[in-house]
Amino acid sequence: MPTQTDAGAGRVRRPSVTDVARLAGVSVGTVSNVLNRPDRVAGATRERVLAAIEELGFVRNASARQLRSGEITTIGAVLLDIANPFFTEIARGIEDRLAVDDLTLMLASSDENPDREARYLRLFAEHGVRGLLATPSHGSIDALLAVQDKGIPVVLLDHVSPVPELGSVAVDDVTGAGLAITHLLEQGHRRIAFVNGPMTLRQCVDRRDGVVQTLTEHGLDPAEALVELGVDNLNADAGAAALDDLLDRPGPRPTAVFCVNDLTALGVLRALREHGVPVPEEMAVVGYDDVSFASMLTTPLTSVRQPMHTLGWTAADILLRSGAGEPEQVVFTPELVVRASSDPAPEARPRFGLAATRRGGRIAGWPR
Amino acid sequence: MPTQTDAGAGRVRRPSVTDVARLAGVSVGTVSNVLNRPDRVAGATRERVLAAIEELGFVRNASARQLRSGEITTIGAVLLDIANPFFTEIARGIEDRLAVDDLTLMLASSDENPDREARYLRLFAEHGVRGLLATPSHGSIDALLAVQDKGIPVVLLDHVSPVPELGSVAVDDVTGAGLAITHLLEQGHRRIAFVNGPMTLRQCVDRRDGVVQTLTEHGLDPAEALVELGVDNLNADAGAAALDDLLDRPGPRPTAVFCVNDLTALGVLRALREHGVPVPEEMAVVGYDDVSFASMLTTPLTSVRQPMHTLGWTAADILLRSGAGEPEQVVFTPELVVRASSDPAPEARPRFGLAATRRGGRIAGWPR
DNA sequence: CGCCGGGAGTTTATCGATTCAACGCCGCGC
DNA sequence: GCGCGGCGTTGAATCGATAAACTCCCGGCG
Repeated sequence: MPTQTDAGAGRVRRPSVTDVARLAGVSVGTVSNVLNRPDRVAGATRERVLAAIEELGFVRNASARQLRSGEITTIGAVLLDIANPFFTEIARGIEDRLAVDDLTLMLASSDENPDREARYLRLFAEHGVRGLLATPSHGSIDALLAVQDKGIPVVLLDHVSPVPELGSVAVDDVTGAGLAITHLLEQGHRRIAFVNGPMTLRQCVDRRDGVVQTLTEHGLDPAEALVELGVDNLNADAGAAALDDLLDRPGPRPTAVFCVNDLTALGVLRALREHGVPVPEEMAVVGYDDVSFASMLTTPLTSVRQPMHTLGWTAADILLRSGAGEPEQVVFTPELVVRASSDPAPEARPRFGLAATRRGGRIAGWPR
Repeated sequence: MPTQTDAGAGRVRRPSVTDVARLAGVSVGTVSNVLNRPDRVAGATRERVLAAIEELGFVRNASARQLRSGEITTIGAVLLDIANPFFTEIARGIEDRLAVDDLTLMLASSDENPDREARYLRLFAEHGVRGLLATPSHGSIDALLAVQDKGIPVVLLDHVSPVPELGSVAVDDVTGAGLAITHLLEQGHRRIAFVNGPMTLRQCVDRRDGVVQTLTEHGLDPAEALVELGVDNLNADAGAAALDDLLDRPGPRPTAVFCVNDLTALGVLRALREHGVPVPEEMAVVGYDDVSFASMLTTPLTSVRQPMHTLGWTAADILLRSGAGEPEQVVFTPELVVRASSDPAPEARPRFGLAATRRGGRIAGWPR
């Protein structure tokens, strides 16, 4: 039989240390000592207090605690989209790091909406979180700097900080796109389509840079070797539409498609299937992110894997160690995972690692 | 040029109402009035105070605020697995409902680990959250009842409450499984495989009940028409292994597979592909959850859709309206989405709705 | 015998915002 | 000329936990 609600007790107020002290026949100071410095209290007294706590169902009031002692156990994180597996994996990494120090994560999703992001920043600031992790949307760096000026350390997620005052953790998307293109060139492809998203997103800009740069390095003229296709949304339908567009075009057809993320690649695969184009024989496909289902498709998708869990873990770690005053800016190198969509006989080849750890100047005005 | 950190200001303490009051030349009471009851303050005074707030970069201290006034703006949610798209969608629904009332969501992931769950429950209780949403793991109902006894309303997510004291929101999995089986029977299948997970999970138990019940209703003997396959993990690899097992068995081969969730269905599809069994011609496949990628597979997957967003939204709504004292227990009916994996010529047919809204007894000991 | 030290526990100031009783002041009405 | 109502503001008490300062008591030592 389950614990039952006190029938009709009509409890209004949660018990406080005062109530516990009264019941145990000691002072509030002693109760506080039992909770925070148990060794300073005589055994018998401690037992009485613990019994009283148990009997009343006393729970510490985190607000009062925090107000008085300044000890804060909460970290805030504002992610672009909580429904995107990329960010969920990051959140997992953050959580795992925070659990080590018995801290809690307050998660929020801005949906790329600056108003929502600003609202969450305000709420987190009011709650006096110990630190803040954020995937900045366009132009919100100033707001984040303002938060840090108020004494709350901030670390950027999936975004290299443009200023030395902010810590950051990111993945080198230029290199990532380069890995994908190099792989396709090695497979013999000489004319490659690139399905890219809006250039207001940093990721799209960087990945395009990597594509163009790599082609040039291999002595190819991007104007000839590259067919660029733009989509507004980074989802599957947009990818399918882009591919329909590509197949309708006159001139020599590319033999490979590189997609800015896995969702668009999914749409491209679907469209190719509908058009009866075999993958990878007549058209190779490479995605980006390596989300969980990329390996589970009927044609497993070659993709550029980002160390999502590590990304979150590291961001939280930098934040927690930021008391030292040196904001770190870390950039990871992505790994190419070759699967059947680009190679009939794929072979696993991890190429993973820390590219660079750059230490910026110390954070001005940091409490010590 | 971005807002810069006050070079070397060495700020230690955040400004308080007292600081604002001093700068504006008024008392703290007036500052508080400006913040909370601006109409009671004369225009000129109000302007001076607002200017002082702006100049100091004053941010309200949520702890002090909450301590004194008891007003709480945070809701806690403990989900089974934050990396599972099913729960992420639920979180989105919760967030959307909370945004209406300007509340914040504190999200945590228990990973089916009772210790982790207990730890989060304690933390949330200490923070004095306004309410708690939780997907209970095995046997944690008592702990949740204890939390509610302490004055924090609780609503169960994806789980019908076994006691009338707790609100709950769930999906009727018996009916959901029934929809899937009925569909397969209508397609002419008379021998069906069922890939199910561990019976310690409520979902697995209920879905099996639905399968058996539906077969019986159609005059079939489950012992003959049903081939049961068990897996330990609800992921793709387990699904693939289960299918390999099935194809090795002697006797008449089933013509359809119903999977307890979409991930296992994904594995089944992959294994069928490897064995050269055409879908749906020689083997139809139906999944459960209708996660986002189910429709994007090269063979789109028929699946039982759960109203995930609505689930979260409704749970939050019940929680917020629970002040009235009547915990609601809502059960939604799932919808079958027919796609190519079970029907060569699928047709969209939404069948969606609220099955039942049952009102339990009033919550004992509720503050009024 | 008087003083010191230290263990055990109590008292009290404090954190920052809120709230409410009280107060000063002004103008209106009798 | 006096009182009264009410607006705008003030000052102090308050929320619950914490920690520093303090009291008390007892044993040991010079």
